[in-house]
Amino acid sequence: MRYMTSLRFIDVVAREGSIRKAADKLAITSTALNRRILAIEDELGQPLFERLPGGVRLNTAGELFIQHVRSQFAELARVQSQISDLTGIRRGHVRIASGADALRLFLPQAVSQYRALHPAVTFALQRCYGESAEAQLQSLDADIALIFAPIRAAHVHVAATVRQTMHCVMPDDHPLSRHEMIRIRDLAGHKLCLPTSESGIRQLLDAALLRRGTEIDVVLESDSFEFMQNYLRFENALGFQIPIALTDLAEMGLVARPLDPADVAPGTLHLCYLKGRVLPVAAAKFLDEIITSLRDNYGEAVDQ
Amino acid sequence: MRYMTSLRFIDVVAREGSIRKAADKLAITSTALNRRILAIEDELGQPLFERLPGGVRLNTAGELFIQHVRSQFAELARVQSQISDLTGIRRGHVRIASGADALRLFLPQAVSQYRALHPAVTFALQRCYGESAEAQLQSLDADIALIFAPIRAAHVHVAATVRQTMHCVMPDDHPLSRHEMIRIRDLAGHKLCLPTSESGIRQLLDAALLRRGTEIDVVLESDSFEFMQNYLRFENALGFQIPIALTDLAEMGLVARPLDPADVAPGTLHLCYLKGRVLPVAAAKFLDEIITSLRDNYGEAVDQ
DNA sequence: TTTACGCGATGCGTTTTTTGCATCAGGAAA
DNA sequence: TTTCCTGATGCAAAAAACGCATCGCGTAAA
Repeated sequence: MRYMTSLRFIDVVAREGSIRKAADKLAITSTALNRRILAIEDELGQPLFERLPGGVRLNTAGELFIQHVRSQFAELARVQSQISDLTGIRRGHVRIASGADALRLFLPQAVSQYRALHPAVTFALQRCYGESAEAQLQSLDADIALIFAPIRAAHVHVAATVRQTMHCVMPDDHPLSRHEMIRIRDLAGHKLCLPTSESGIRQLLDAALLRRGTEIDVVLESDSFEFMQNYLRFENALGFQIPIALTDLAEMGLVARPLDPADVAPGTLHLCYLKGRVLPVAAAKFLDEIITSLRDNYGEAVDQ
Repeated sequence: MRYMTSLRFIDVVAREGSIRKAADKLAITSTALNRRILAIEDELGQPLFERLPGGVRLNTAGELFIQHVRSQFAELARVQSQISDLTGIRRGHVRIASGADALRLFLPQAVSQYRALHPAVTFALQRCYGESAEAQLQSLDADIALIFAPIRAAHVHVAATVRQTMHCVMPDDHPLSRHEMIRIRDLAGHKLCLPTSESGIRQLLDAALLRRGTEIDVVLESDSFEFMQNYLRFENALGFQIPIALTDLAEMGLVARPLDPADVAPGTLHLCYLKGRVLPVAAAKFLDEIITSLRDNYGEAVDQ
C-alpha cells in the first residue's frame, strides 16, 4: 500500500542499520530516504535513530515505533486477507518458521494440499531453530512457527503440540535393525551421525547420553537431515530422527527403530503463533489444517 | 502524522457519508478527496464504498477497513504517548465518555488534579448514555467510559465498579427531610422531578415503582441534572441522584436522603475501556487515578 | 599525524505526484 | 421535465518528492 511507503522505508533502515544500504536495497537515493526519515522524526517530535559513525541504530523511541510499524503491516495483511475472503477467493501470504524436521515432508504436503484449494495464497518457509523462530514471531516476520524444542518465550501461543518419540535411523542390514526398540546402551560401539547442537533432537540425545553416562562415537555432525540420511547409506552408521521427519526410508534401504522412551524422553513438536495476534484468514485457516493433519497423522495433537 | 492523511480522509468520508461534505470539512476539494479514495480502493483491489445517489456508504469490505484504520489511529496515539513518556514529559489526549452524573463534580476534580501533574495531557469529555458510550469505545472515539448503567456489550472491559445507592434530593424544609431513609411508598403524594428514560437513575426508579405499584406524580422530566437541582429550590419537589453526582447541596438549601435499598436496588457505576485494547500511557495512568479516587471516595471500587 | 573512506545532512534544479477548476453523467425529488 | 444533488474525469497549476553534488564529521588505515 502506497501510504505505508515511509513506514516500509523505516523498517528497512532499521534492519540494515544504515540509510545508504537501505537506500540501495529500496532502489532510491540515500538523500531521499534520509529526508523521509528526518520528516517522520520531525513529526514525531523526536529522533528514532541514533546516528553512529558507521550508520544508524534505533533508540528507545525507535524500538517502540518500529514495533508499532511492524504490527501495522501485520494488521493490514490481516485485513486485506479478510477482505479478499469476502469475495470468495482466499488470498494472502503465509510465512512459516519451521525446524528442518517438518520441512522435509510434512509441510511440503500440507502447503501443496492447501494451495490446491486456494491457489491465490502464497507461502514463505524459513528454516530456523527454536529461539530464532520465537524471535521471528515477535518481530512479525513469521505468522506461524512449527518447532521441535521447548517454548521459552511467554509471548508465544502454542496452538497445538505433538509428542514425538525419538527414532534411530540405520541401513536395513545394520545389526541394531533386529531390535524392535533401541536402548541407549545399545548405541555403544556404533558409529553415530548427530544433528548440530541447536537441534532439539540433539539436545534430547545429549541429555539422555549424559544421564546414562554412555560413551558414544560421533563420526559426523551436520545441520542437514538430508545429508545425514544419504550418508548413512555409505557408512554403516546410525542417525536420529523424529517421526514427522521420517521419509523415503524403504527406498533408500533404511529403517527406523524407536528409542526406548525410558532412555530418551519423547520431545514435543510445538505449533505456535504470537500471543494476542489475530492471524490473517489465510494463515489462520492453514493453521487449522495443520492441526487437523497433525492429529490425523501423529495421533495426539492437542488443541490448546 | 502526514503518512496517515489518506486514512484520516477515509475516516471522515465514512462518518459524513458524502465525499463532498467530507471535503468541505477537510478543507480540500471534493475531486482531490475523491481521487484519494479511488486510489486506495484501487490499491486494495476492491471498493470500500457503495455509491448512492445521495452520497457514499461503506460496504462490507469498507467496514472491515475502517475498523482497521481506527485501530491504527488509536495505536499510533498509544505509541506516541509511550514515546513522550520516555522523555519524562507525559503527553497525550484522553477521551472520556461519561454519563452526566460523573461530569458534575467527580470528573472535573479528577481531570484538573491530573492536569496539574501533567499539563501536556489534554482531555475531551463527551456526555452520553450507556449504549452510546459502549459504541464510542468500540469505534475508538473514546478511550474510557464511566457510566451508570448495566454493561451489555461483551467487547467492553470493566476496570472498576462502584455501588451507588439512590438518593432523594429535596429542599431542606421538605417534609420528607426528617426521614433518615426514604421508602418508595413515602413518595406518594409528593411532586417528583425525574431524569429522562435513557438515564440509569430513571431506569432503576421505574423498575422500583413498577415493582411496588406506587402511584407517583411526575411534574418534570429533564436530562439536565443541573436544571433539576436548581428547579427543586423553586418548586418544593423531589429529585433523585446518586452519590457521585451530589454537589453543592447545602449552599443551595437542599439535602439528600438515601432511598431504602430494599425498595430501589443500588445501581452500579462502571469504569470501562475497550476489551483487548492497550490504552495510551496518559489514558492508562488517568484510569489508575480514577480507580484510586473512586475507591477512596466511594468505598468499594473493585479492580477487575 | 596525515590521509582516505564511509556515514548522514543539506542546497538546488528537476521530475513526479497531488490538487483545483471546469465539466460530465446519472439518480432523486419537485 | 426541470432542478439539484451526487461522484467521476480531463487538464493545467501548485506542491511534494527526488537525484545530484557537496559539506561536515568520525573512524581507520597509512
